[in-house]
Amino acid sequence: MITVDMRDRKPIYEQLIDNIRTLAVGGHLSPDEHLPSVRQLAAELAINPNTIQKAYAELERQGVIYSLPGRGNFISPDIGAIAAAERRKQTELLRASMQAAKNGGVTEKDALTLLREIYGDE
Amino acid sequence: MITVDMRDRKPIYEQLIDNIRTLAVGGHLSPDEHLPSVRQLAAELAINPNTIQKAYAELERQGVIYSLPGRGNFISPDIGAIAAAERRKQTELLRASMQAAKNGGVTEKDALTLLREIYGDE
DNA sequence: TAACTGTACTGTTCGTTATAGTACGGTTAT
DNA sequence: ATAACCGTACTATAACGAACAGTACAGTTA
Repeated sequence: MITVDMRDRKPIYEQLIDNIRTLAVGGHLSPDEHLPSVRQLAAELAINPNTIQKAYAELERQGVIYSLPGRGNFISPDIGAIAAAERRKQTELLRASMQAAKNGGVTEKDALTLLREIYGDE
Repeated sequence: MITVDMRDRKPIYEQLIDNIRTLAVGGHLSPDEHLPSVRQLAAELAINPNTIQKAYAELERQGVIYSLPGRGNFISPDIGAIAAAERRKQTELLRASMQAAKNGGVTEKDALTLLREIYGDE
């Protein structure tokens, strides 16, 4: 489900970009799946159509979706490359976060415990 | 050294807050150490004194520094509690980052490798 | 043809950040 | 005491990005 949080400091259009890309990479949105129209999604989320348009345009630039004028916006058929890019991006963010945590006094042991907690220990 | 990156999306006063708190918690600034005056630091970094003042005010609110009107701003003598708070904060940020990484397709194995890389394997 | 769709504009509002300038009282060394 | 610092508190303004409002036009489809 596509959602936005008005209280979040992150701009709405960026939330939409990350949200949809995460859904696409996670398989919750299938290749060639028809996304809500600009006006429909704007109505559902009670935000301006221009904001949706801005997010869709950036997602197309990133190759996550493609648009057929007059028809709509669709999830890109080749999710593989997108998933790889997402993985690289998240890896770099994680690296930065780990470095900050280390500088902030978080021990390797605690970080390891956290990692096990997130990934489960089955 | 206190620095500022004008190209960063993060506001200058927030950079200063994080920067100084990191230096304090990391022991690079000693308890009761005299910080640069508002006007002096503003001149050094070529930014407005009001921006420094805003950062100092927030740091005092957080208990990282204390101010003596007419004398200056000083690092708080009890860094212990501040370090603990910093550790908690960084732990939560790391947790969120790990969760995002997992959702983004980063494997536990890769995350573990990254962790070892950051903390060193001696 | 009517009702959708994406797209492209212009213009406006709003909040945050940062700046500029001024002012006042406390501290310190000369 | 007086000058030169210091923190602090204002007001006003400029700049920027985000979001909104409104309009318009061309492609698609039932």
